[in-house]
Amino acid sequence: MDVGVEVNAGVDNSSPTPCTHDFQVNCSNCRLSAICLPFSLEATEIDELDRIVQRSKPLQKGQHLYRESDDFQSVYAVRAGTIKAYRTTDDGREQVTGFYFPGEILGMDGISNNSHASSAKALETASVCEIPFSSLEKLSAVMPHLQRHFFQLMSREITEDQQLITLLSKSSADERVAALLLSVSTRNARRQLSATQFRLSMSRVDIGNYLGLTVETVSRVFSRLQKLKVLDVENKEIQILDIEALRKVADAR
Amino acid sequence: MDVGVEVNAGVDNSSPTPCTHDFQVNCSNCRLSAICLPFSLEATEIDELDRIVQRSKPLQKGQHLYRESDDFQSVYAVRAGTIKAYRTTDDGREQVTGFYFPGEILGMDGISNNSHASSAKALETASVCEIPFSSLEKLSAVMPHLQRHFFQLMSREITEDQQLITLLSKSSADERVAALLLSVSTRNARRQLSATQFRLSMSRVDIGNYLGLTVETVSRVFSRLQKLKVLDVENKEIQILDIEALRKVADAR
DNA sequence: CGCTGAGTTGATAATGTTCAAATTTAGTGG
DNA sequence: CCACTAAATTTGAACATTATCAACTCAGCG
Repeated sequence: MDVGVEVNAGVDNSSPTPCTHDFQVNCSNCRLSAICLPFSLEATEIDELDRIVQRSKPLQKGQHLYRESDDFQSVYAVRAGTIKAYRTTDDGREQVTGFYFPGEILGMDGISNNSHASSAKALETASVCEIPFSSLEKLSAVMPHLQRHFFQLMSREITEDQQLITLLSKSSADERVAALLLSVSTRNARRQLSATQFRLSMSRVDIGNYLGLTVETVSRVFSRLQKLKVLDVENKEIQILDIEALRKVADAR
Repeated sequence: MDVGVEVNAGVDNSSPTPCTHDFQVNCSNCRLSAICLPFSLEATEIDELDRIVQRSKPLQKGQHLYRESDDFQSVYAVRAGTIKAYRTTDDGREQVTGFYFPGEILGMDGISNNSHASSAKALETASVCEIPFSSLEKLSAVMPHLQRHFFQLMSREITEDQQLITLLSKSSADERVAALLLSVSTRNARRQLSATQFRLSMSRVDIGNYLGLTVETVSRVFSRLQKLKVLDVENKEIQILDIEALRKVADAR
């Protein structure tokens, strides 16, 4: 019963999915459970977790899950599609703080102030599981595995932010783009998808706003890597032709 | 009974403190408790927390608290001095991920992998409280306030990393340096220290490695801000002459 | 089939890096 | 306390990378 899960993960997601309104999905039968919040929980625990998870209807492309400074109530697990988290700077520019794929959790930056520190918007039709934080807290207190795992998820968010910090601080445009592509590749593989061929759900502008580069620079890097036969780029469709070369580009110097 | 707390916070910390080995400090009488881990806990809860906290002898300047890939056992609260957290890139360069002042918690990036994702080193004589994570987890399960507060601390770490990401991605050298100075200023004020006059415990190289700039650029920014009468810079001793102007520099554009 | 927004490409400019050297500060041993 | 040395900081000049501005191309869509 994987209907509704990763509906948009394939190569062809140009048309909105029929949306079967299959909300029967639960954590036990979700094939993302191994990489999502239920990871490391036992069957009975998963059922308990399942009781607090809320599944709502899909988000349309461009729709917001929450906005900066909204009251914080829940964290979210992506079930299908891609969510972009971003902040808007004083002068109106956008800093993308992360792209979230199925099985990944977002919204944890809202805990500290009880208000979201970033906005979250669907880059394509997407569905998410909402996990009310107060329920999660209560459940964590009685489920050590869950508490541990959630601490780990937050910690991972920290280490990933630190990686991005390092990338922005020390790497050239080529290195940044290569690192992003490798990250997408790795995360695809975790979900049993191709590590070498995929469709980027984000625009070049989004990539630039994530990597601290202008669209033009991002575009030039793609062209360059294409010319070097490291990638085959056809609009958003990416094929990694030489992953070793891409790794070399990613940590040149 | 504040002996041993913030011993090095004053203007003159040129000679190592006598180190009275006063480890009698506990959370209840620590004047940092209002901004540190005990925040929001009740007296009896603070006593319980106190029982798991380990206080050891001070770190000398340059000494490591932990190193990247060390086994993760504990998080640490800074009691006195400054701790620099940093990662070393493949090519040997250093990315500073944070400076930690008294009352601040570090080491949370180690939770996700059970090994530290960064190294931590004392920038001056420093002392820390060690909080074994497994004890903290157990205590959190029975003290909702503590669990909540620790989630919030981790979340704050995330939002602060996101701010740094934005700074690195969107800001000029002047803006970055100004933002750092304002951050130091604010955090000093939180500890009842001067918001306008302080000694920077970190070197220009450290600042550069934090802000993604070379030493030369950092130095030039200091000179420029000095010439503009925004700062008075005398080596590590900084006086903010015009904090409004500094704020304008920090969010120019 | 033309329109619109996304993406690409080129030329020029700006910001910060790199390399080199001078200068100041901090530490060490007599 | 002073002389000496190493380390940190500052300053200058040339260079490199990426941003900016502008024009063009392409894909998708009514």
